[in-house]
Amino acid sequence: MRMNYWLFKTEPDAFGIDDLANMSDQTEHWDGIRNYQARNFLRDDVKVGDLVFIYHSSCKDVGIAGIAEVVKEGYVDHTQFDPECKYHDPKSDPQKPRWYMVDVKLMRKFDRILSLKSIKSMSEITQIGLVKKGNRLSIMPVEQVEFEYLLAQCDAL
DNA sequence: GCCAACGTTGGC
DNA sequence: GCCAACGTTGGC
Repeated sequence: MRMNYWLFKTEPDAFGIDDLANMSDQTEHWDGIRNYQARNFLRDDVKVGDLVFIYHSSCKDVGIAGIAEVVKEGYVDHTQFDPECKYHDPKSDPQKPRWYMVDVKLMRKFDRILSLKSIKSMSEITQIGLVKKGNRLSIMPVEQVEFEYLLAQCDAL
């Protein structure tokens, strides 16, 4: 069986790689994903052992901040049923939950952010959603060759 | 804060 | 099922 590679976006002002580092066992559930395409990935395709780039968006230092490993796959995101939560979804039926999440564990925080600008400048990187028009998906697959190439660039920082 | 590019909603 | 209006994302 072949593992898969992903990129998860997060806004560091809300929850960034340092917050993940400060969690017990450096593990946290990746909740609050409210987009169907991203949900489908989380529910069906993100598997234990997959590797994930943690990407910081909507902030001063936009780019890839580190790597996490999936330690629990596809289960119901409980925040959708919590009326107090900003991720509450009153239209989601508890008998047939709409939203899913996974658990990730931090593996590495890079010394520096691999910036979106530099990623866009790499001629080797053409497939990842980050470099494509739109680029709004918060959970996106990364091809193995591009994951490994980007990782090598992070190591070189 | 601006605004382009999306995704979602809802009337028909 | 179409599509206009609306809401959100995210880089800058």
